[in-house]
Amino acid sequence: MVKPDKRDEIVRAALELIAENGFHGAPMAMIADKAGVGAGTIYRYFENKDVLINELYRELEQRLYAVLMGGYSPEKPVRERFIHLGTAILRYCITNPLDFRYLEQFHNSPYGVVHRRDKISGEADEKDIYRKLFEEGLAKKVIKDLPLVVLFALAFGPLITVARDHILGFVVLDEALIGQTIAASWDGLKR
Amino acid sequence: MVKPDKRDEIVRAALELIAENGFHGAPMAMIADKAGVGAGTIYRYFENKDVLINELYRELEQRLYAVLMGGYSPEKPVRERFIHLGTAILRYCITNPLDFRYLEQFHNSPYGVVHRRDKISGEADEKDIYRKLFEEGLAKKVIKDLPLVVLFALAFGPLITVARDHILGFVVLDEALIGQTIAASWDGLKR
DNA sequence: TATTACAGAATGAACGTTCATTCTGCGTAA
DNA sequence: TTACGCAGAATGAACGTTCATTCTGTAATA
Repeated sequence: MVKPDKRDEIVRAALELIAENGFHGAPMAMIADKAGVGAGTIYRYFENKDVLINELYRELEQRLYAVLMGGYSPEKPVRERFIHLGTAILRYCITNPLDFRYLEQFHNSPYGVVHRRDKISGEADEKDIYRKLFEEGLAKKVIKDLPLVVLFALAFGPLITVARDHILGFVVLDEALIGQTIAASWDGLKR
Repeated sequence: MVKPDKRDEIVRAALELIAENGFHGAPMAMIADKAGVGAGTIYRYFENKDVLINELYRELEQRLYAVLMGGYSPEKPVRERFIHLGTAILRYCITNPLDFRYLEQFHNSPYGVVHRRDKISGEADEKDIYRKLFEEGLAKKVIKDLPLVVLFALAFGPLITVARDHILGFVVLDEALIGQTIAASWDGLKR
């Protein structure tokens, strides 16, 4: 009954507008316009704006996870796996700038803080490959003996920053530079 | 006639509300309330909300700069100066969480992007100690031969991330951990 | 008295959401 | 085959709220 392509159009429009203008620069009326539907139609698919925002986040998270797992081999050395994941994540961010910008908006907002708190306090599920990788690195004494949260900061801090700078046009990340950046962030991590 | 302490109260209230709730969680009426002045009074001191936001940013930037320069000795080795600046910045962020949160809000908003673009395209002024430090490190071949923007990402990415996590309560940064974190981010930077 | 500072009410624009109505396509009856 | 009836999808004007900003009257100052 419900045509899924309308839902898709709404999600796509929301992604584009929110990524470019932030949550408050993307009124429902504008999202509806860009999606080519009436304002009320959105509410047939999403209970309210919050639900739309959270559902879109979950879709992006899944897409990113799928990309990360492509060609990932759990039996390889920790360093090699880190390089693989870092490269994948950085490449994904710069070839999908809208996704990246959306994820950033989300993380830098009350939505993201709540989401993160839930995640940290919970058990490591199957999808938490970074956490598992770092724990293994700690056990094998190949990375520094620091709290997980600090290791995350050392690993992701530079990647996120550099991805943002690329998208904003402050630097051009080619394959060589991507490799050097990830190698450098590994230097910060390794024991 | 114009009492400066009213201006100060407005600025203080704005800092607190914006740091805690974001720009959109800090209506002018609420700022006025918290400052103990009438809503209209704010407009005697600031032309509009944008001006208030930008002026507050500049004040914080200056305070931070003053802190960074305390005990800074340009003749010491690059590594030592980096550690000094990193420690100062991290300590400042976690002892002034409101300032830090405000600066983050600002940077992750259109205000920040504009500000940054202006800064990067401009000449390095006296206040750009990080830029000067990295350029010297490059010349002396003690840090990796990467674009300045990437070096910034390697240095600040982890610090900002870890400061945020501390303030949100995801980790407790004591002096030892601060030192280890900065040493680790230097490992990412050094050649 | 004249001028300035101020508080808070007033204003209008913008927003998320609702809802009475219209549209669409399919099942049924003739 | 055509005409009709109907369920539910879609619509967008309208509503109530919230916000930044302006206006107005009053108190303080000179």
